[in-house]
Amino acid sequence: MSDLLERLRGRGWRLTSQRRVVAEVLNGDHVHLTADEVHALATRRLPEISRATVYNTLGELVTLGEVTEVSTDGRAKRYDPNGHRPHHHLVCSRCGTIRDVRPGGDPLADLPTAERFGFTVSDVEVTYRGVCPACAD
Amino acid sequence: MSDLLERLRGRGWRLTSQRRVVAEVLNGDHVHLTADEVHALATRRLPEISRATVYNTLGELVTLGEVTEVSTDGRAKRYDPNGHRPHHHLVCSRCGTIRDVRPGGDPLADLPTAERFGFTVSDVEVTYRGVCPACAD
DNA sequence: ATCCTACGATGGACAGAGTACAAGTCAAGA
DNA sequence: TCTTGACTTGTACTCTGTCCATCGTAGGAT
Ligand SMILES: [Mn+2]
Ligand SMILES: [Mn+2]
Ligand SMILES: [Zn+2]
Ligand SMILES: [Zn+2]
Repeated sequence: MSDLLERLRGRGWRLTSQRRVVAEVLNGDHVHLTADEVHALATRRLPEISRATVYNTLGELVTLGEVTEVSTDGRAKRYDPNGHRPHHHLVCSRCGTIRDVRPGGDPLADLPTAERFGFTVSDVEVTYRGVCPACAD
Repeated sequence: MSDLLERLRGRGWRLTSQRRVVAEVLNGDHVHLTADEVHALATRRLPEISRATVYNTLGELVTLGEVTEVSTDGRAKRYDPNGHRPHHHLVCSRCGTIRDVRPGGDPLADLPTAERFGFTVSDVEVTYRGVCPACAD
């Protein structure tokens, strides 16, 4: 977290109170907040922060590779502070809870050349779906 | 296609001209149209078809399992007529083209029990990203 | 062939998520 | 402290999708 802010400063980021608060809110494992959730949390620390700034800052963090966008449900995008630690997601089909997971083998290797249609494949994103313990009947 | 309409009738679907046209538009491989693209194509055959009906019909086809929703970019959902043939997707990061692919191994098996957090995992969705031949520098 | 009616279609209002932009503010270097 | 370009803000706007009252019709009943 302090790590994150250091890295950002190192990249020539102008450090404003708004950006600091957004970076602080996005902290922890299994964190996947929507932009409006980030805004709500940020508002507790800095009441006057605007929605536009939250969107701007999140967009910059994504561009810098510090945060990744996750869209598991076709609704609002979610922002994941573990951009630097590649992982996949396990989503509960009932309540929407998202957990970070790290599968065994490399899914990229599972795609045969014949199935690549001449693409230069560089990345793979895996979403597991199921029912979480709390939602089990 | 005629197949599809047969199956639908068998399920007690009321066959209207609007539904027929939507089902006809959604036909082929590597087809991943947005609702508004479906509407535009449907309008060529049936000029008075409404956007609401297209959304309704697509929703029903999804519920019936004949069509699957694909959201690769956090923008409009795309509708895939290959609902009955499970497959994954390869997306060009530049132009957005989507191809159907069938990887080797079973990605579900790659998720160790220890990484399942007590979930009953039932499905996995894989999206490969890369650059397509047409977009290569 | 005609009638009935429950189910489907319509369009317009509405809501949620995100972007654009002009004007005001401020971080940080000189 | 001053200056200035980068950042922030609020609002208007776009895009995607849903809701709902009303109208129309597919298809079974007669
Ligand atoms: Mn995550
Ligand atoms: Mn497909
Ligand atoms: Zn759950
Ligand atoms: Zn391309």
